[in-house]
Amino acid sequence: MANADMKDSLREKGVRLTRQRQILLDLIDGSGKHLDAEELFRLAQAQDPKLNRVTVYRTLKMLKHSGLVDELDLMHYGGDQHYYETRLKQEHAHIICLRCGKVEEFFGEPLQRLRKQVESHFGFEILITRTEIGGYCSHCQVLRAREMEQAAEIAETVPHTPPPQKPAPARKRG
Amino acid sequence: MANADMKDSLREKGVRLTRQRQILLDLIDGSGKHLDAEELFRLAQAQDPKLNRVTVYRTLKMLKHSGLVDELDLMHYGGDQHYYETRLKQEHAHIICLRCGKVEEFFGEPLQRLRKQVESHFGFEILITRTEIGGYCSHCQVLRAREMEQAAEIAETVPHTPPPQKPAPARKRG
DNA sequence: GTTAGTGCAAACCTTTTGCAGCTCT
DNA sequence: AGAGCTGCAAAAGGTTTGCACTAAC
Repeated sequence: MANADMKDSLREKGVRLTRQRQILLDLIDGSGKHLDAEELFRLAQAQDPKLNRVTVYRTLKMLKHSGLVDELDLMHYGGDQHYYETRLKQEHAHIICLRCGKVEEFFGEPLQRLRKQVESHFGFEILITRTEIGGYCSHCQVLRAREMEQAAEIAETVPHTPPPQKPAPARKRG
Repeated sequence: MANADMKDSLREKGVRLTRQRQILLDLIDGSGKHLDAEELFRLAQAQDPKLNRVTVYRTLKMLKHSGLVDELDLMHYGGDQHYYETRLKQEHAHIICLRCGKVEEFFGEPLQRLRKQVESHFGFEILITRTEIGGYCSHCQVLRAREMEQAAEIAETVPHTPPPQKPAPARKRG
């Protein structure tokens, strides 16, 4: 189990490994995707219905400050909440499709290069980095082109019709 | 006046250049720093006391969707709000000192390199990029070292004293 | 004159806090 | 046993929305 590292690290710091934290750690580490607090809460509650949302937030904050998880925004595609991932992987950029929401990860030398240059250039001690890139994935580029064509056709036929809205992202607020 | 570009761009899109928007555009473009909605609102209100906070948010959203401004988080150093800057400058990374809050900008080839690699690697069409780096600036590295020494001394003299808190960042919420 | 944009109030979502009680170590 | 952690309720911060009115084009 990969998050044994996390648990050891926490124990060393004298942080108590409560039942709730074990559940949350397992979920953060185990789920293949980037979870936000609410989703993490829902998943955790499935295992322990009494587990409170506040505990999720407190645990995430603690993990963030311990340097065990990174906080992402994913270009706010899904709303203003934050997403979390363990720091086990090598540094990487997140590539977010603003049409379908798919997230890719990019590991490549420009990132290390950037890091080194910033360190030497400013004498800066880097603790966290976050690189997020928003745009259209190859799949959605095609679909968008089609949408644009259709919009043009409609505009020819029925003048003064507003252009089609982009599909509403999965946010609860709007 | 640099934001003439912005104004032209908006006019072309058929966006109305209201008095409020002119004030906000001038501020976003003119102020040397990264403003958040609240600060922008305060500055704007100084020029027009009736200008409403909601208008600030609506204008920022409009500018963001028009691709005229970029939205930053600056690693949430100052809180969970967003910061804004015009897109006039070349693409750059933001380097945020997590101790003093100073923000540096880094323009360098790794950024273009990253962009190209992501485009070719994923066939991705990039619309926005955001690179933020958090850590300690050269100045604060020294200060932190001193703080750590002092903390160690205190720990020797008065055991079980908690280590000194990092100076509270300028957030209103906490 | 239209229609987009504004102000106001009220809502909304996400996150934090205070405090009493519980539970890891 | 006792500090650290949790749950609950309530609040806060930041942002959005509905609607009637106003002003840019």
